[in-house]
Amino acid sequence: MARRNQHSREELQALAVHAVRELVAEQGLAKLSVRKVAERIRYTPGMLYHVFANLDDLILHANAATLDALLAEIETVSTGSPQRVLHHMASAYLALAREQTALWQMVFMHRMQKAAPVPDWYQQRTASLFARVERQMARLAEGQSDSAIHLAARTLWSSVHGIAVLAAENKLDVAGDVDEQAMLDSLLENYLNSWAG
Amino acid sequence: MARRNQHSREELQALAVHAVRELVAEQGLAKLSVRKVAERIRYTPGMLYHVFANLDDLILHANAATLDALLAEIETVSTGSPQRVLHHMASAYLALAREQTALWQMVFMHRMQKAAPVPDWYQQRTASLFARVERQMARLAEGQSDSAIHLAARTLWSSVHGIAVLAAENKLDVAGDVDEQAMLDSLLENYLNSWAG
DNA sequence: GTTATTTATTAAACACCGTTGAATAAAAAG
DNA sequence: CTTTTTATTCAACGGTGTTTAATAAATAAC
Repeated sequence: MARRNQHSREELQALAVHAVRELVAEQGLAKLSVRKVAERIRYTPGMLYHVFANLDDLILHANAATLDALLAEIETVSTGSPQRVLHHMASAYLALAREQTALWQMVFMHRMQKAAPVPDWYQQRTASLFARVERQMARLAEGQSDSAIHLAARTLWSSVHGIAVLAAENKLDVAGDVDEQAMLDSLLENYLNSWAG
Repeated sequence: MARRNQHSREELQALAVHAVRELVAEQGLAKLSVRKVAERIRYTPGMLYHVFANLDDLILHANAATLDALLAEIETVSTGSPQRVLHHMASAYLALAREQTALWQMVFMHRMQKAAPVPDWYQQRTASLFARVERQMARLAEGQSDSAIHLAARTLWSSVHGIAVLAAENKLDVAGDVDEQAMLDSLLENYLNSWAG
């Protein structure tokens, strides 16, 4: 059996990305494999290498879809005080980590094998997320230098990320005696208040 | 060849743990394998399964050694203002992430495969690290409730962790246009000042 | 001091993995 | 109708973690 030609390159790509996200949501990143993806879309593993460079490339495409969903959610609130907008962004980030833990881990914790540079179409998405943080920090700043704003934005978002990491891990283990949302509130309240003066 | 009996169970354990830490420091966690560890200590892979339950168990033992080094470094400063002690702890945490990136990642980012509960002898070490943070936060608090102290300690340390994550990843990629130490300073300065009132 | 028993160690297998290249068969082109 | 292109598969390679039975050396028994 060869050359069925029932799916275009783009359809196949979308099919595979969808299968990856399903499999990871169902069984976790650790159990993902090229062979399972191929089986689910009813093709052979070799086929996937005509559409993607390798497994990491496929994962990168799947991650782009997750990032797009996050960015879309973040864009729903862009009015109001900087504190309010930042709080909404951070909450969306945390919600993803808590509710879609496996997909979140694939985006933010999976390390690529090959030292290939992250492609532009991917880097633009992460840059876009970060630019939004910086924009709100700039609104909050009172005559602070660009580099000070850059530093504060990066500090704040790394901290939010740290809280999300904890939330994702507690979701995998059983624990859960911490309220990550309260931690977010504490971080934003105290850090922003002090920084904005 | 069988039964050479030249190493006791404990010696073999130490030998393997040492080999794991060497291999990871040299080649990174991704390239670690049971077979490579066995080769380095001049035994067969099967032997390791008489001394450890599986690879994750071996990694857990190697991580304990890394945590012990971190705890020892952290204990060198316990006098002075809470700010000063916390700053030293956070800097030691960050320094490990920057200077021993692969070993740090194995401790804080490697996810275990089997859902086996983390053993007591390991959990005690992480709890010990965290108890020290809480102790300093308590010194800083002015009549705040235990739960408020608990929350603030967890918030602060998650944030420090987030900065360390960033530092570790920037070390692997080439970038490095952020000064993580400055981020730490910013976090501690602003968060603690606001929280302590 | 020889024999029997225990056990540390190995060798070999199993079932998986990502990836590659040659073979194949169907579609498209001539 | 024949030739060329190409989508797809098949089979292999070298790797992985892990388990099991065989082996040979150390120990125990007599």
